[in-house]
Order: sequence, then C-alpha cells, then structure tokens
Amino acid sequence: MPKTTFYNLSATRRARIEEAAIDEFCKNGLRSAVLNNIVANSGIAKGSFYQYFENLEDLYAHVLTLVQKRKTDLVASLETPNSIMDTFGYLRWLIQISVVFMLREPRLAKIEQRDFVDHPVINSIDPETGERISGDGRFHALLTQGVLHDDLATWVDTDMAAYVLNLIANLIAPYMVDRIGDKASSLADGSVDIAYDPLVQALFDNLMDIIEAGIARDPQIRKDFYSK
Amino acid sequence: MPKTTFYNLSATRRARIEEAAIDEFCKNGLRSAVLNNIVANSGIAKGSFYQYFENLEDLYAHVLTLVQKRKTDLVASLETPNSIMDTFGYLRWLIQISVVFMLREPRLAKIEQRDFVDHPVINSIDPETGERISGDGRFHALLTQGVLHDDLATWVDTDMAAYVLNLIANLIAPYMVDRIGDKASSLADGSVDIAYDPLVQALFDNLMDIIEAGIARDPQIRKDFYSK
Amino acid sequence: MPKTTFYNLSATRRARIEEAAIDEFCKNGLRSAVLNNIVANSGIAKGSFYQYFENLEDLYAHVLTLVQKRKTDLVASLETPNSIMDTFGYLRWLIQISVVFMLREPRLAKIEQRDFVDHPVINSIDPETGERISGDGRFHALLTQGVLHDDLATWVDTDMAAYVLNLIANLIAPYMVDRIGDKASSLADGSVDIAYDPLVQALFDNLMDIIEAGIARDPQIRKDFYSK
Amino acid sequence: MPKTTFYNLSATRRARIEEAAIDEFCKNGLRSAVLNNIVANSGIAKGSFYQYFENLEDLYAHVLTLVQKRKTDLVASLETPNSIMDTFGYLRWLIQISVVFMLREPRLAKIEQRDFVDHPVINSIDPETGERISGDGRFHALLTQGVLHDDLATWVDTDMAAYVLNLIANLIAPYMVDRIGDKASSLADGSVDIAYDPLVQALFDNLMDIIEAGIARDPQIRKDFYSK
DNA sequence: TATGAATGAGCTTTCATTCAT
DNA sequence: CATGAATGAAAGCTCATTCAT
Repeated sequence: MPKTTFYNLSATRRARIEEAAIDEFCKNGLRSAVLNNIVANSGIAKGSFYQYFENLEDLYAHVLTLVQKRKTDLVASLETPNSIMDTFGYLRWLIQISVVFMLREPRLAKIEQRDFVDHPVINSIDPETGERISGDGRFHALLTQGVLHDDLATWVDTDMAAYVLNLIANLIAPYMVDRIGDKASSLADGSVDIAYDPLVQALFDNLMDIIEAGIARDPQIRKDFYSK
Repeated sequence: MPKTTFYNLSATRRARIEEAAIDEFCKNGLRSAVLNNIVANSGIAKGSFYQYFENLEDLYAHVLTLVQKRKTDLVASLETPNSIMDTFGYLRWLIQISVVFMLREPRLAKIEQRDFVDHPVINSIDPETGERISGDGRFHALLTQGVLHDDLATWVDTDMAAYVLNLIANLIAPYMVDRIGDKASSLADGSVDIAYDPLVQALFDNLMDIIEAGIARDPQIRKDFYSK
Repeated sequence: MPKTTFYNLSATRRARIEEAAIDEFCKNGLRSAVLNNIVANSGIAKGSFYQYFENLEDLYAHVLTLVQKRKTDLVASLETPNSIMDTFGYLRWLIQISVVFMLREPRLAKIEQRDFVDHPVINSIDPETGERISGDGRFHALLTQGVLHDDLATWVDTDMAAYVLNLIANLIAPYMVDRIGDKASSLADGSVDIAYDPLVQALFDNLMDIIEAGIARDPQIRKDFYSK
Repeated sequence: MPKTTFYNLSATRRARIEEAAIDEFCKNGLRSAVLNNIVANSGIAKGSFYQYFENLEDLYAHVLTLVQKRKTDLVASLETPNSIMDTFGYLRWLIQISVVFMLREPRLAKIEQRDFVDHPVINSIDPETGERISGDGRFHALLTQGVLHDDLATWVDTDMAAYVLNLIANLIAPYMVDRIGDKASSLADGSVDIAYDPLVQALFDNLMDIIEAGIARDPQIRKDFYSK
C-alpha cells in the first residue's frame, strides 16, 4: 500500500511512475522486476521511490489494484447492459469485458495473468452466504441467477462452470489477436478498436453459441450462421 | 542442452539435481530462480553444476524437456484408449491425461503453465497441410477427425474450440484439487490416486457433458445424473 | 569511459580510486587485474565502483587516458624547448621527456609498456600526407624536419630510425634506474629528482652522442668527454 | 621444472602439450592463461597435466626454457659466423638472429617480450669478472671485444650500448613485418623466408649502418647506397 | 600411468535499500 | 519532500587443483 506521500503527488508524476511500473512488471513479474528500470523510465530519483512505497513489493501490490481499477473503469465506460438482459446476454457482456480489457490493456492483462499463475486463487467463500465462489465471483453470481430463472440446464455444476467461464474470459483474447493475424498490427495503433472487428465479433458469436449449447436449458443458437 | 557429463552421472545423482531444479523452477521461474538453492538442495558443488550444464538457462531447457517426457511417460503408463473409441471418448481421454498429469506432477505442471504464460505459443501452422494448429495440436487433430465423422456440430469453429479445450485441459486441474478440498491433502501422500476419487470423476463427467452439449452434433448426455 | 558520477566525485576520492587502479594494473594488466584489490585499496564499496564505471575494462581505458594526460602534463611542466632549438636538441628533449616520465611515474610507464606489448601499434598512416608514421608520430615528424634542414644524413631511413628512437625513448629508463643502482632508492622518495642526477645526465649525454653519430650528417659530438 | 614423467612421454605427446601451452601463453601471459584451453587443445586429460607439472606456473617456466632452446637451435641451424668475422659483422649476425627468431617463431618471441616487460632483468653481474652484464650478455661480450680490438669509439659507454642493442634486436622485428606490409602475409605460409626478403635486407643494412656510424671508431658505411 | 568428475574459493557484476544533503 | 551517492549481500560463473578409479 503506497504511502500517503504518493497520493499527494501531482497526477502526471504519479502516472509516470505507474506507467513505468506497469511496463516493468508486465515484462518481468515481481521477482525479476528491476527497480532501476522503473525509476529510470519514470524519471524520478531512486530515493524518491522509497518516499512513496515501502519497497518493490508494495509497488507491485499497488499495480495489482490499478489493474482492477482500470478494469472497473472499463466496465463503467462501456454501455451499461440493459437491466432486462437475460442470462446469456449478460454472460456475453461479462466475457466481452474481459476480452476487450485484454485487447485494450495487454500489459495489465499480462500482469493479471502472471499473478493468477503465481498465486492461483481458485475459489473463495462468500462471506454472507458461506458458499463457494469461483474466480472473481461475477460468473458465479450470474450462473446462480441463471438457475433461479430456469435459464440453465439443471444438471450443470454451476461452480465448476463458473470457473471454466472465468478461464475462457481471461484467456481467450490472445487467441483472438492471433487469429485475426496481420490485421491486428494494422489495427493496433489506430482508432478502430480491434474488439469491434467483424471477424472478432463472428468468433465471439461462435464462442457464445458453444457455451450456450453447453449449459443452457433451452439453447437458442444460430446454428447455421457460421462458416469457418 | 546438458553436456554429456550430465548423462554419465549416476541415476540417483542426476535425479537429485533434476528434483532440486524442478523444485526451484516451480517456485520461481527462470529469471528469478536461484542457482544457489538448486546446488544446495541437490547437494552438489557449484562448480559441478557447470560441468553438467552451460548455465542456468540450459538447465531450465532441460527441465522443460523433462516435463514433456514425463507427460509422455504418463500417457504410456495409462491404458491405451480403445482404437474404436469415438470422438468424445477420445476427447475425454485427452483432457484426463492433462488433468492426471497436473494432479500427479503439480510442480511440472506449474512450470509448464508459467512457461505458457511467458512464451505463449497460441497457434502454429501444420507443416504438412499449412493449416493452423491450436496449442499442442492434439485437440485440433481430434476435432478435425470429429468433423469428418459427423460427430461435431457443423457450425462450430473447430480451431477456436481446440484452443478452448486446450485451455480447459491445462487449467481445470487446480480447480479439481481445490474443489475436493481437505480430501486432497489426505490423498496427496497416499497410494490412492486423487484422479480416481469418485468426486473428481463426477466433476469430470459433468465437465465432459458440458463440452459435449456445447459442440456435439448429437449430444448423448446424462442430463439428470448430477447434483452438486 | 567513466560515468558522469565519477567526475562528480571529490578529488580525493577520485584520486584514491585512480591510485588503486594504477597500482593494480601496473602489477597485473587488464586480464589478470583483480577488482577486489582495487576496491579494497581505494576503500570504496564494491557496489560504488559500478556507479562510476561500466566494468573493469572501462576503468582500464580510463587509466590509459590518465597515462597520456600525465605525460602531457609533464611536458607542460617542463621548460618549453627553445623554438630555435636545432634537430638534435629537440630530439634530446623528446627522449628526455619519455625518460623523465618513466622515472617519475614508473607505474604509469609500466602500464603503457604492457599495453604496447599487448596491442602493438607499430605504425600508422598520417591522415594528411598519407605517409607512414612510426609510434606516436613525434619522432617521425622531427626526423622529417631534420631532413629538410639538412641535419640528417641523407642515406638514413627516417621511418625506421623514428621507430628505433621511439623504442629507446620508451625503454631506456629502466636501464638508467638500474645503472645508478643503490642511489636510486635513496633518491626515489626524496625531493632531488633522479632525472637530474649527474650520472644520469652523463649517461644521457653519451646516449645522445651515439644517436647523433649514428644519424647526423655532420655529428658534433664530444667524443672524448666520457669515461665509464 | 617438469616432473620426470613429462620427459618419459612420447615425443609427439610432449610436443602436443608444448604446442598448446605456447599458443595459450602467447595469447594470455601466465596470470590470465587458462589451463582448460591448454588441456583441451593438447588433447590430454586434466589430471594428466598434474602428472607432468606441479602447476601452471611450472609449465610456464618450462615454456620459457623452450624459448631459449629454440633460439639456440636457430643459432645452430644458421651458418656459423666466420671466426675471423670482425666486430660489426658479428654484431650484425647477433641482431639478425633475434630478428629471424622473431619472424620465424612469432609466438615464442611474444612470450619472451611479455616476460621481459613483466620481469625486466636489465643487468646482471658476471660471476667471473664481477662486472655488469647487460641483457643476455652476448652484446656486452661483443662490445667488450670490440673495445679490445679498437673497433669501437673509445668514448662510448659500452654497457649502455649493449643494452640498447639488445633492445633493438628484440623489438625491431615487428617493425620489419609491418614495414613490408602485405608482402608479409603472402610470405607467411610459404617456403620463402621473410628474413631473406630483399626489402628486409635493405632495411637491415640501413639499420646496421646507423649503428656502426653511431658507435664505430672508424665507420665504413655505404652512405650513398640507400634510398627510402 | 591416465583419467575426468568433483570441488570450492574467488571472480565480476547486479540491485534493493539506506541515508546524508 | 527530493535527491542520488554509497552500500554490501548475493547472484551467476570460472578455473586451478585434487582424487578416486
């Protein structure tokens, strides 16, 4: 947790430090990250760093919160889903957020991934209900709702399904990028967002149909819309 | 690639070194692994290490081949699948191998995972057909066969599906371990293999049914066999 | 080339480091010099060294420039030769500088010598005239002037003669020191400079007469002034 | 001093070791030479080395004796100088030996040079007469004879002159090689010896004339035979 | 006698952290 | 609060030497 001095900093100076930290941690992970690179790239003095953070691990923890915050910001920036959206519409929205995040903030996503591998928090217990919660809990909550609305096949183990959906949401993006191949680089620097590329959308539709076919009580899939 | 001196070593000494290396790389990854730990834990002199390997990276590369070899050994040790096994039977077998491997050799699996995150090889091109191959290719080949045999829904994008199955195969095991909870530790050191635990089998059946429902042309699932 | 941090150091600290470096390189040469000795003798921390220099080779390069600088300083400190000084007067002055340098800074001279043996740059080409230049060029330039002024015997190969004079200038000093024997040690630490010792001067006169007799068109030597 | 086991070795095996040692010491000098290179290049086992020599320094000492021996062999192989040869004829012969040795055995010559710089033995005392002897003594002996025969100018300091001649003899060869330039490489591998190249001979004549003019009582030089 | 695996002291270099200014 | 010089523990790696076979 950063010291208060860090929050007293000007926004630009704070941003420069965070930017450099993200760059370094995305390349190296906590254990092999090098503080020298961070202070050099952020243009601050080495001594100043220790005015803001306890140590390197402290900065790393801060970056992890940054990742979550930016993800939340992304959610806020995207159109809020229609409140009457059904289970699979919402599920699509959830997955799409993860994918868009990974496409827009690949460095943050990589940090998250690495952290996931190093400190896998598979499940946690809901402090209110005492129930198990998979991953970040949103998929778990959604599927629980889906059961109540009779949208899900009754035989599906929702806890495991939530975990699998979490997996897919977090790791499908690199595939998407690879799949669209050379188009990616041309899109990377431009204003047109890769997430709205027609091919990505088609792949996404296909993925969602597979999921819906897999777990829905009454799948409404567009079975003949696709061609590879 | 280890020097020939390494292969001239007694099996026990070689094993001690590999064991220590696996321990270290599983905890730390190449960049932050510490040679001192490896030589200390394997009981060899530091100088001896450099008689066997060029450097730490060389050892790391050897450990990666070890991972593959042990996986192959595992496949060989398991009952060869019936040649007339259908697509989903074979798919189950493929996923099960990955899961069993992760359950039996968690450290090797962790090394593989970390390497996957650090050097993601999403897809490659089949040198014969020129087609894309997802992950290690086995899932891709299987699904391609599935299409030919009319086992798969025609609208499924098999390339993406293969990638997703690869993901699941590689990352579902930690969930299984966590899910069975305290039973795991009691099983971990014993003769009874966690992979054959009834609960694991039930979860596994459920997972396979979800997958089959998701991509099969004509799913034959045991929809009402399960309950959480 | 040292980092800027080195030049920001206090003169005394910088001097301590240079002193220790000269001591070590004079004894051992670049390849077998030991950094530990340098940091121990200069009283700095090992880590500090790497704030000042890239590596040991960097320091070595700096010491080589030091050698040149101190030689230049010596030239500046000595009486500037009379501009109308004739060829052999100037030649004497040139050789004397090298000898005095070697007598006053034996460690620097040794470093220069070793570097000369390891990286022998026998001759180079004058960028202006395209002619060959022996050694550091000063002897070559002088002899060329000597030819123009009809001071040199016409049959002498001036290029080779310049090389030989360079050799003598650089290597006669150890002989001088050895020759005056025990007087050397008594002079070494004192205020009286060995270069102005009467015996050294006599030897020097003799040497110059040999040279003049060897290459002058019209040698004016004091043939009967000497006795061993 | 090698152990007796070394001398019991077959000539070819001994030669392989010496060859590899010469290669290494010529490149690196005693302190930075690497035993591994020597045993690798000579094809002997590391343990065997210590059967033949006490340590690396022991081998180095042996190589130094080798240098002297090969120089002696060279003298023996060259036409013995006419016994009635006069002082300057003999001096020419002495210098020529050093030059030819350096041209024929550049690696040995480099070892000798480096050793000279590292352990300069300027003068020694003649055990019989108690007089000073410069360098290897041969030049000193020759000049002493020259004085007796009235060949040398009486005012010349023969001890210093002997040292200078020794210098020239030992260090003129690199200049010769450099001077003849590209011809050197074409001669290097061939049967024609660089020492008998006409240009080398001409330079040599010039050098000897300079020396004779410098120290002879009655120089008989071919003053107008040369042109640069 | 020949071998080459085993050794560990010692090397250069890195880097998080401290602290005087 | 800002700075960057100073630090030294610890890293990867080298290599002369020993020793069991």
